[in-house]
Amino acid sequence: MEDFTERVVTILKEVPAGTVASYGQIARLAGNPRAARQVARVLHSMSRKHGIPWHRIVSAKGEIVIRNGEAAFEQEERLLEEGVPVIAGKRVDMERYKWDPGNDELPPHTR
DNA sequence: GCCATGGCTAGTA
DNA sequence: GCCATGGCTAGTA
Repeated sequence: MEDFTERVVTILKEVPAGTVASYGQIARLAGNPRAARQVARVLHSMSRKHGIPWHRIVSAKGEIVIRNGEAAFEQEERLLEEGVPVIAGKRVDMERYKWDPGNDELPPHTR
């Protein structure tokens, strides 16, 4: 596994339950702001084997953008279980639930 | 070649 | 809705 991918995997694992992050946000944290699609690629192909919390990643707009309908539904379910509301079955309020790496401790739904 | 993006704009209401 | 974007897995030979 290459450097960049390694960092992406590490960062993905750090996204706390009860929050979400965007593809671009992970790419930026991993050092390449333009590599959002890489994050998608990593999630698609490596989530299973690496135990990545794939359901906590949404688009910059807060939308569930996964293509597969069944997986999209599973993502919604998992988010709901963690206390993250999914509006109209599609969108998370990023204002409130977006992961703030400097503020890991308290889950948004408790603030 | 693949991938689960993002950001900006034109065009509508 | 359009289009520029980039690192590289999984699976085969």
